[in-house]
Amino acid sequence: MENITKKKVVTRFAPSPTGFMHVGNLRTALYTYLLAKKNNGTLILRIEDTDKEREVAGATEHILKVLKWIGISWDEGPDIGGLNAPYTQSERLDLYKKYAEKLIKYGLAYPDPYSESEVEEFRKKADEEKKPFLFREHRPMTFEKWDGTKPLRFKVPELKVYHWHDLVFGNLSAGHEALDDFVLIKSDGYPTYNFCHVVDDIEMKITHVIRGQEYISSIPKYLSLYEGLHVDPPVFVCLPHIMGKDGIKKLGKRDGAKDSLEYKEDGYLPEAMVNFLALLGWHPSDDKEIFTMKELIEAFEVERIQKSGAQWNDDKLNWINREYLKKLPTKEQEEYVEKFIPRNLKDLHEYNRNIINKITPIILERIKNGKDIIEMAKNAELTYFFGKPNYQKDSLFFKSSKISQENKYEILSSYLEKTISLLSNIKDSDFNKENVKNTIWSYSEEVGRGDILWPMRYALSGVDKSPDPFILAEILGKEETINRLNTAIKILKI
RNA sequence: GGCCUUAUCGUCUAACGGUUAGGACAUCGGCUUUUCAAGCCGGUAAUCCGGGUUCGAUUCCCGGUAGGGUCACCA
Repeated sequence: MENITKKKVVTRFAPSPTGFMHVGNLRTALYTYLLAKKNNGTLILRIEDTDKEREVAGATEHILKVLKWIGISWDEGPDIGGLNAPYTQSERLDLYKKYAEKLIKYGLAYPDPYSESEVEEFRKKADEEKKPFLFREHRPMTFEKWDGTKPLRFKVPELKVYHWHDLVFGNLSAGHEALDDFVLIKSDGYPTYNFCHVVDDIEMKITHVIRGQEYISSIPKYLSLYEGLHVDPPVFVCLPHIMGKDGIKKLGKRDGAKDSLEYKEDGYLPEAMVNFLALLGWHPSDDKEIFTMKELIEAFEVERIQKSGAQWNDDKLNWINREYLKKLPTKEQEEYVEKFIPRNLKDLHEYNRNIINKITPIILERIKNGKDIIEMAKNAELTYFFGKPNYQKDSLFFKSSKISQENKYEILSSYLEKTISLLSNIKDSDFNKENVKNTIWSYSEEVGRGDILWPMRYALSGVDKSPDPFILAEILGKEETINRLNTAIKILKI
């Protein structure tokens, strides 16, 4: 904590390009960003690409894309450079080698004399005995010279119980079992994460290391490495996991954690995502729920991050997304809706070029995300805006009625005719929902609201569920409204 | 199995050791609307268990229980 106030905060987000970036990583990035910004600090983006086998082409670009989408910016990174360049670990191999040699000189690193299968045997045996596997129990008495063909291992300088302070989890400690002779440099010449992230954090003068809580049990290893290197460790900040929807397992790629960009494609606004992610494991000192990034930076306190894992909650995300959708400027709302209206509907569009702008408000009332628009389209809840409704004579008019069975079609026809004549009196330019309602209202009261309003609504939409007939009439316009009413009458008379 | 760690409504969470345990999402009900949605109003719903410490524990301590993490030439 002292470090926050005394030293300029330098922190980093350090993903591995091993696939898409899921929302768990994204939250880590967000909290890292917030911590940096809150303290007027520096955020470094570092690409940890030392596992050449798992590396996925294009993953780095993908990560950058996700971060930019969400509105996270960094002060130094592979794309923009900086004082500590390069920011991709595979370009920093000489540095790790230098540190490795230093450790060899101190007598704290040695080549692993065993073959992979031999180590595998040790591990299996430990497993059978239900004991933790500790390589140091197999440490050779004398160290060979390292020729780079064998993995280089760290020799734990001193077996002791480490105590440290985590900004989220508080005072932590670990037993001797947490300490082991881990691999520094693999036989392919690349360093392990355990080693090179420490080297980079030292070289880049990182003051705060933020990462998931799965690293807690490894921290004693890092502490022993810092000690071996005679460097003070940074402040550690471990984040609780995001749990899957079942609330049991941590959210990971294997358990179906989604690519962050999928949320973008599904129509979640970046602001909503930021807001949701921020609240998933962190809480302000008051009950505020909706935050802009700026407000988040203002309010963010690491101390208020939760210790226990939070379950992913689509309902809440949807709610937040809706809140942001409602606040969007009209122009952007229209673009949003337009984007999700399926092609086939746009192609049907016959009578009004500006239809999307007109239906935007009523669509926004009914959706939580872009997927919902696609869903509505699938359920024909939108079709009638773009093409002629497909009437079902027998399904609809029945619903209205207290009208006697024998001549109900005739009666309904007369109602519709009267409706048309009333609407015809409205001037084209005044044909809006208020005027339509005012014109029809007293008549509908007289006859029975349902008997007038229901058939009218159905005549305009052709479906059971739709917005009210007044707004429908406004959107369709006078001509089309009367057209459709006439069509309905024709059908009734068949 | 060892080590580490966590525990408040279904979910996310708030609460200097003293509150009718608060808010939000979800859910349920009402109003509105003869459809759907939205909106407004209201309701149901929680301190894991057992011991301490204390005049008083959600809060502090210990033990249990349950959950999570980790024990790689992955990060």
